[in-house]
Amino acid sequence: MMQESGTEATSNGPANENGGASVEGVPREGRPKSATPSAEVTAADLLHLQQHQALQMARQILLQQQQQSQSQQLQSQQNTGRKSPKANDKQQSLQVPVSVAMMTPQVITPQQMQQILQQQVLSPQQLQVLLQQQQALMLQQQQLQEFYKKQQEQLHLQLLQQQQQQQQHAGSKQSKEQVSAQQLAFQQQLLQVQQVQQQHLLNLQRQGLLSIQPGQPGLPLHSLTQGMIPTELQQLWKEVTNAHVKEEHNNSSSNNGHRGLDLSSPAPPKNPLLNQHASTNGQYMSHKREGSTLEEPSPHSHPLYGHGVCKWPGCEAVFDDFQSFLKHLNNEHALDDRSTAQCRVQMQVVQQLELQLAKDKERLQAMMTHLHVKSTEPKATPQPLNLVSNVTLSKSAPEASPPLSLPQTPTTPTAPLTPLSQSHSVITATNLHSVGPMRRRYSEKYNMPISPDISQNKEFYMNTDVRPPFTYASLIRQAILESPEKQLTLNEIYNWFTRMFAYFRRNAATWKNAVRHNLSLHKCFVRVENVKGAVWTVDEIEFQKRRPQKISGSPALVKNIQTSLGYGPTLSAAFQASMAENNIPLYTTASIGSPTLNSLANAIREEMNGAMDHGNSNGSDSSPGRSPLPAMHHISVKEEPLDPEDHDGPLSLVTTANHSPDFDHHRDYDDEQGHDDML
DNA sequence: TGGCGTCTAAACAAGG
DNA sequence: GCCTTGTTTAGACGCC
Repeated sequence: MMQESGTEATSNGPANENGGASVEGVPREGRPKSATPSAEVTAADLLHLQQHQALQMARQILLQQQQQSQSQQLQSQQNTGRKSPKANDKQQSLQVPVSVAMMTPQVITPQQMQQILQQQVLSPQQLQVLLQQQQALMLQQQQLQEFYKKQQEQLHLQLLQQQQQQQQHAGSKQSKEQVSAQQLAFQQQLLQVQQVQQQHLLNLQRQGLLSIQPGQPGLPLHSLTQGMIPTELQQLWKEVTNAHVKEEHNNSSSNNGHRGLDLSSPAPPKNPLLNQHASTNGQYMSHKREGSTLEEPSPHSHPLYGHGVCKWPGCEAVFDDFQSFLKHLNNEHALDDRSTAQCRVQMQVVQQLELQLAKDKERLQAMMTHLHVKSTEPKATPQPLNLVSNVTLSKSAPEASPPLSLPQTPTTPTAPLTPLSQSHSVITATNLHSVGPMRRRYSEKYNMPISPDISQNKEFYMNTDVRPPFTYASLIRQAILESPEKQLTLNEIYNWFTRMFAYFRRNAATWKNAVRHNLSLHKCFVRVENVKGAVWTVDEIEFQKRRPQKISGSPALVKNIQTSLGYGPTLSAAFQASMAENNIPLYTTASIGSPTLNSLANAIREEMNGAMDHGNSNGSDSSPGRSPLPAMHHISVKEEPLDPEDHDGPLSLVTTANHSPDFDHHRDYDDEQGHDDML
């Protein structure tokens, strides 16, 4: 009703500050005190490990290729004496990016990404990390494409040079030899390119990317857009060799076959002269053999050979020794029609995967963009890490309908985005229990400590217009407990709300009224006349009294609560299962604050120890009367509401003396007094 | 179905 | 008079 001009101005101050930080807050500030660092590390380690391994492998391969390339080019230059050193430098310089580019699809696959998204708790920070990796991937892919293009251009250039040489030295026997040697070098280069491509494919295959076997239909050739580049290179190679063989060996079936198989290369020879410079001698067959033997990078290992099995797509031939495999490789998987076709299919597969990856990256980008931009689209409101999908502060009032969108798509928290969004299974682990705006307030019903959640999702709540899944009472209590003196004025409480939650930066009249209403309504909030005026404190006992102390319902629900607590990644599965089986309540309260993993586990363990006696006894129903608190005899004395007037100072620590060995959450609460810095 | 807890909206009063 | 703070009531909703 009343405008919050005064309080709004003050409350918006910190809100604006945070709003400014919201742009970069999420990626910049991690969750150092999160209860799920292990999950983050796992996800990051997985990616980094893959990248590192792939990088090492690619480096080795490229190192070999570079050495080979250098020696070949040196030989070529010695033979021709005309090769442009500039082109040579270019060639060598281009080797570097390809080493990165080759491994690009290995860094992270769409499957891996989805898996990560499904299995890991993805915080905005994690998403940001993934996004950055994806962006790096895109860069690397661009480098790969550029490399292919440059290679192609270079090959064309060399072809032109060869042609010129042919024209200049036509009829000359000496020149013919030079041209032959030059073409030999050129073919070797082509083979190198092919080798790079094949290594690329093989690496992809090793990474499990290529599950589609060659010959598998469904991959339209025209879909090979980017793949046209390597295919064109192959076409180029075949043009050269085919023309050459046509001239020298008119009945070379393999070359004719190549030509016939070049269906996937819609691009005709870029240079019509390609068909005219075929004046090589009969070295094609030998180079063809070289082309096949190029797949023998090491006498001890081979990318296509593993566990005695030929890993050529669709082959799986078994060999007793490596030499047999090499023979088989040279004979069965030489550069013939079938191998070319298989390789081409593999290229298509790779291209499809790359396209898929690009799409997924685009989705991820959109997700990240959406997450970092203050949501004005309620349906696209994301969910925070470990956030119980059920909105606590969901309101039935139409005015607040936008934020209500949070629970409306529990299974698609980041609504706009497709399958990947659904893979936030961790986030949505609890979603099965909530569809639509519901009023479950886990923080209330299950004593879910809001501190860990807020701590973990601090940036999220600060930057995203999402209703926190906590009751006003819980939030008020949290705000008060976070204060150094455990007391806040109403305006300070307002400020805390606006500072900590983007959601409370609007509709101030509504939620402020609710805050005031809660402060007045709940006995747990004690108004104290202070020197500075009236401050509000928390009567923790009253706060605990007004809520059931156990979790009722199925273990699945318990698990959901655990997930919402953010302990899932921290606790072992057995531990969680044990808790679930025992219906252990997780009313760890805010005492955990910003715990380390150990302290967190210990706290929960203590909770278990303290709650075991209660948890099993009343596993099915929850009634306030059966709250563990009644066991705290001395607390019952505290039943009488405190008269604020009887206190000269804050009353926030009324409960400090009320320790019960049976209820560690109270002890934890007291412990919390010492580490309220979590937020 | 009723009790309970919660949220929202509103009215009202007191004080600055 | 305006605004903030605080209290109270009523209605609605969800859960048990």
